[in-house]
Amino acid sequence: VSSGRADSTVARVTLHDVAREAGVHPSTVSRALDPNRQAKVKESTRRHIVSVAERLSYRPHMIARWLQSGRTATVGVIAADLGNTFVTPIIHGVAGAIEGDGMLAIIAETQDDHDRLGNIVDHMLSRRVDAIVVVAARSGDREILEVAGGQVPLIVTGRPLDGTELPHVVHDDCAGGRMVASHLQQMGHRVVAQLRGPADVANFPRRATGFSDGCREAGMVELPPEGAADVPTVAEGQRLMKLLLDKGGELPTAIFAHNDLIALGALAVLRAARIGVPDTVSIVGYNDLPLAAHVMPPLTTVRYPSLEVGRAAGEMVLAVLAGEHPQDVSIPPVLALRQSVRPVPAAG
Amino acid sequence: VSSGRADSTVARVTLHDVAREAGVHPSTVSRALDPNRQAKVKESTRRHIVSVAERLSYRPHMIARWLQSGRTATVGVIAADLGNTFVTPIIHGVAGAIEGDGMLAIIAETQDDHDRLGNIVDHMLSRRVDAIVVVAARSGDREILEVAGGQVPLIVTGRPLDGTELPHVVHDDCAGGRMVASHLQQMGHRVVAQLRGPADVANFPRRATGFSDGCREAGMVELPPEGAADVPTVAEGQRLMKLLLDKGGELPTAIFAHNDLIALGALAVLRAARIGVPDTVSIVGYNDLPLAAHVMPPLTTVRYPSLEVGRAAGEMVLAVLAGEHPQDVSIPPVLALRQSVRPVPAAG
DNA sequence: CTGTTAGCGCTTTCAC
DNA sequence: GTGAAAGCGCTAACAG
Repeated sequence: VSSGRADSTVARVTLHDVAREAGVHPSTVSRALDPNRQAKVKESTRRHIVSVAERLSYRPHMIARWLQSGRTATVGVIAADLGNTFVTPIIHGVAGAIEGDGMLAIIAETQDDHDRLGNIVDHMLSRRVDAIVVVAARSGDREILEVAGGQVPLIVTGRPLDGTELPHVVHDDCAGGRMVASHLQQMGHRVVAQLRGPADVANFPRRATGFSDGCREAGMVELPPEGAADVPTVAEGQRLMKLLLDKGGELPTAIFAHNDLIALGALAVLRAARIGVPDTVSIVGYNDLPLAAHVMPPLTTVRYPSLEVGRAAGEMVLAVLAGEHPQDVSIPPVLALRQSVRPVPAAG
Repeated sequence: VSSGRADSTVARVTLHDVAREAGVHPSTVSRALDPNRQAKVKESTRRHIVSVAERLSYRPHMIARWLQSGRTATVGVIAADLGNTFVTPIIHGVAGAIEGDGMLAIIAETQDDHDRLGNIVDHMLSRRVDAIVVVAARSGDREILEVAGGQVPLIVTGRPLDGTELPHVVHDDCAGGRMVASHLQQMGHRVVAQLRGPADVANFPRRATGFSDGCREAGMVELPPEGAADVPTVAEGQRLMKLLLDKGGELPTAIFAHNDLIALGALAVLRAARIGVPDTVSIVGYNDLPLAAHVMPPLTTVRYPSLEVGRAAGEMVLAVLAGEHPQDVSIPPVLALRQSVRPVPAAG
């Protein structure tokens, strides 16, 4: 006995052991135990083999199987940051979609580090994953991903990646922004503003564009932007809201914050300034974080359909593996109506 | 050309290709490329081989390597539910701790379903994971896990599992409850109550016990419990808080909610009843969800150190794999002081 | 229907 | 130092 791991080094039962014990040839056992080929074995011998296998508590050695078949029933999921609230449900969705086909997800984090991404992709290719799902890529990652995408099906999700043919499953941020604009118009708002998220995360500019387009079409006045958040956090939301307040001039009757954290920051600043929400100013967020329903006032926000995005990505993996060429998927937003927006009486 | 996957079926470069191209024997290439054995190869041939390998962009075939070595550099992480806020940071921690050793985590969800747990464990053993980390087990899972733990190092984390020798990495919920009691006592509270989480999740009874013990030792009066939440949610928190209010009688000056969601429910009920928090009643939560700092009033709560728990579990995996027999780890709680507790003037 | 014979791509003795 | 051979446990042709 060598190390502390000794007790887990019990000699494993192999196909040969089962074959010997059952008095048949190994390949017969192999056939009997494979759902796709057990029809080719006489029912009686099959049952005998199965019972022997069970008695010896035989477990197939996937690794050996993979070496032969080339497939690993494994999907590599590469996420920028597992701590990010919207990433987890995507993974959840992917895992759920592929497990029906007996596949498992292996997960790794880049921490938004370009070099780490390269290493992880290499590692996953070495492990011969059957496909890769990339959850939140940055534009600088494009080349690495395209090379990897040549080796193995690779699906981009969570954040759009411009200038590539790689298959995408994303959320339609543009439609989300538009939807907010149209809701505010219906509630009678005329003068509005945006609190923008960082421009280098592709989702935010799209929300901005969708919203601006929606405003223009609805004939609303959009106040010029006060820059954008460096990172999408409560603190940056506070900074942006203060900027808007300090500028003086006309105050919008409604504000579109590019995500819920920014909205929370704005809420805090407005509360401190004794400006009522939604009585004086209405606010709409984005993401529908779990907390959105529980702040005061409960936040009207656009639901980011992470779970559906993940599920669609998982299904796309299955489709590509089945030899299909699926089209890009864009999951539409849904507005979660709560109490941070109120109707404005027609102007007089 | 056959299917849509045709382009990903480019013939892979093998060790033999590199050997042929470099004019040496495959085993020499194998040695030259293995950090542990490259000393046994003449420096000049080694460099030559490396350059050829790079030129052909050779990638080692891990699967084949594993078949030989028996190790897969893979840790299986089994979580009850990825959607659960406290699970993700644990996984995050595990993944971070093991990746330094070149290992990757493969992740699967049981959805708190006992049968699924069995399947997943089987699947992971078949994949020959080097170790398993179970994130939130239920007491009924004990047997399955002990059997699995006989095959491969298995570490229990997130929730304690009673009656087993399996190595644990958990959070000290008992100390957490005690810490809340002691804080309330220092703030001058004398009459307190608990809003309990479900008893079948081992964490909650421990919080309850710790708190009760703390109260007794501090000479505080703890009101008898009004049952417990069926599930730890906002809605159940509301139900429990209403029960406490409707009972009439003496109102506690401080309440310990077994988690932040329950606390939120209580907060909502108290607000509706126009009972000021913290002016009339103080509240303490548990978990320190991201939202805790942003509700009104910002919630004083016990931080559940998920990330540290995960990291410790990952390190324990490494230790066990290195042949050590590490001791169970218990990560202590930290109180996040905010504004939902206020000092009570000495009784008159 | 079942047995035989080759490997999958790599590491690992053992010779030279 | 390097080459030769023998597998790791399994699946996949091909015979019978």
